[in-house]
Amino acid sequence: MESDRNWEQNALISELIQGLEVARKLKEDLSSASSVDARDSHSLLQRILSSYDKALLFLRWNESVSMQQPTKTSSPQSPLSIDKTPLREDAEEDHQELKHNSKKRKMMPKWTEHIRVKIENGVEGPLEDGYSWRKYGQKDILSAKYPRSYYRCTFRKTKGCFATKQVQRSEEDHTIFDITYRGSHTCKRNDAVLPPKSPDYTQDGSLTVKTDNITAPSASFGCMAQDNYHDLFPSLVLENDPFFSTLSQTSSLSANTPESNYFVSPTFLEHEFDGVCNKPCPDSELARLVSADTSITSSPIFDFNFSLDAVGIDYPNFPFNI
DNA sequence: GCGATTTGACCTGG
DNA sequence: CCAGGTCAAATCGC
Repeated sequence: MESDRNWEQNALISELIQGLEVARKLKEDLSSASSVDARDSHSLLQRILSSYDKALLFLRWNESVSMQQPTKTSSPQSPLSIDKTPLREDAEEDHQELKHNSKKRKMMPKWTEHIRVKIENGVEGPLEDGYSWRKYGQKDILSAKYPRSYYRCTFRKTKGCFATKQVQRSEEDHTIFDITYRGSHTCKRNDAVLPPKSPDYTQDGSLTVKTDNITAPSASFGCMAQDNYHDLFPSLVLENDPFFSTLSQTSSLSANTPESNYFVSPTFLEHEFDGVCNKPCPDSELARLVSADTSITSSPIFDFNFSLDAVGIDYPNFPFNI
């Protein structure tokens, strides 16, 4: 489907843009006379690598999918497409689809986030990322102390959104959750509830980003509200980005699962926001590492010995034809 | 009544 | 055969 390709391309582009933005920020930091915090630089580098990792994931995913498709004469069903067949056949098709699911699953872009939540009032905050997830399973994992929970997008059926995630509490530090995302959202995040505060919202509900030396909306795309984002890049959507989605976290989880009954503390939100928005991340006890899963692609090592100025990419005008 | 969660059963890949 | 992933009936909560 065309929209699938658009989505994949948009996701890819947004990751590349984010990487570029963060690289620029890093460059500014490095060239500024003020002392450069090594941790800041490290976190920026981490994010750059993460963005490019994810971009590569999307590219390789597209590659493998497109290599599979030409054999069929009838238009092949995209894993992201919405099934519009009548109910009875629905079940039939679902069953058929099930048989292919495992292979599709393998090809789905997949990345893992390690999220540390803060303990506050004896309650820990979690895992809301702005999307609406529905838990469909929980499993004790042999080598793991804590069970793994399986979530899929609430709009799987209504909007054909096949995003899923797995949530597992870290053994070493129970305040850390490993979240593995699979696939990405084809639904709109408008469906989710935006947090009331932090970061700043303007009256029309758009997001204002304050950074030290970059003014919105040219700050990292990870920080941009969807509205602003669309103003600049009407064709781009950042729905798939867990970084971005963190900004629109709702404040509670609903289930009785071991990792639920938690809430996002304001502190957590702020720190998360700082981390995303190129602000110097305070010596937070809150850290997030995002890494592309190496089961699909090996993590590339980039040589940053190039000048961004030399590259001279003006991204709004950058020819994004891939 | 409806949607979400729980949980045992089932399926699949290694 | 086993572990991980998913399904789906039962249950819960609003």
